[in-house]
Amino acid sequence: MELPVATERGAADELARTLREAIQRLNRRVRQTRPVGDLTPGQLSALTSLQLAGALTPRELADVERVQPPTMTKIVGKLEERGLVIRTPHPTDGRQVILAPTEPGRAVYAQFEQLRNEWLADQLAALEPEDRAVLVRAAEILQQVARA
Amino acid sequence: MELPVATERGAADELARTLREAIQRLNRRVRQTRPVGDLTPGQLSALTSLQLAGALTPRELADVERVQPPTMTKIVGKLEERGLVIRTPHPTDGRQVILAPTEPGRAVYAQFEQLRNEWLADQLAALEPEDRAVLVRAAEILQQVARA
DNA sequence: CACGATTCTTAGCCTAGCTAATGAGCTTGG
DNA sequence: CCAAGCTCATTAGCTAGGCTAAGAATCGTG
Repeated sequence: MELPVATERGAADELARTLREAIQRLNRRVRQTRPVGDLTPGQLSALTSLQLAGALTPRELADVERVQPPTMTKIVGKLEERGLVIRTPHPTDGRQVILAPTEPGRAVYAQFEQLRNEWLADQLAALEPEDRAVLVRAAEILQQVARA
Repeated sequence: MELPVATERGAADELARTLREAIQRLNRRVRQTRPVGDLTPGQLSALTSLQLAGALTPRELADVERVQPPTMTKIVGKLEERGLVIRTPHPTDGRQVILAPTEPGRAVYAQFEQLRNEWLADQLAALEPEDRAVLVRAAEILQQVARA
């Protein structure tokens, strides 16, 4: 009888190495597309999370961004200064605040999103259809893994 | 007659969106594994580049890390303080300096590498073999794209 | 209703990024 | 052959973004 656990583990280790390297490199390439309205990566990331969630409290946004609340206070402060985000009081809890992107904030996000996809989409368009099909399936699997 | 270019472009755009989202999330998860010898992400990244290249001048390392030379001076200074990197004079050009990881530097890199792979390998080991096979092929394609 | 918990912010510190400027050392054109 | 100009690394000084500690306001509960 074979040792499926052991061999699965070895395959997983090997795959983890190459996959992580590829992901890291890709991320660097994609992230170089930045200078949209002078926003820093941290500000863009926070704005993105806010855009995807619709509205969040500072605490929730800090959790999503894996950052401590005081750090998020600073970042949100910058975004608010630029009019990209608005703070409104929580309807029932006086301690809390609701953060939401403004209309300009949503526009900046959309512009950034498009720019950021451009390079990757160019690369993908140049692939063979079979390779793209593999990546379509892989993207689903990776989404699932990332959510775990 | 169909419009292969247009449809390929649409498929590539769609794929770019989901793939980038998955990659971004994965990268965040993987990057949370950090605290190896108190090194910050910037220090780890520089040490990794140095380890992969063997030896580089500060200028070269700054280029690889997509950072300005003064920034790299600071980071290398920290790594040198901890004995993870060594500066030696360039054999023929008195202006330049050669940076290389020390033995402890290589050890820290290896330890970090292993830690960083662990979480991802765990996730991958839990997948169905078919899914893992898809990712093996996808990793190759993504490596190729990242190098482009 | 008073006390503990939670939420956000402020204060103060460090790292990491930038540009501008400096000093040392190469390189080349007259 | 040497002076002018370039390149490399570093220093100085700024901003952003990360942290912990501590504070004020509010909530909730015993």
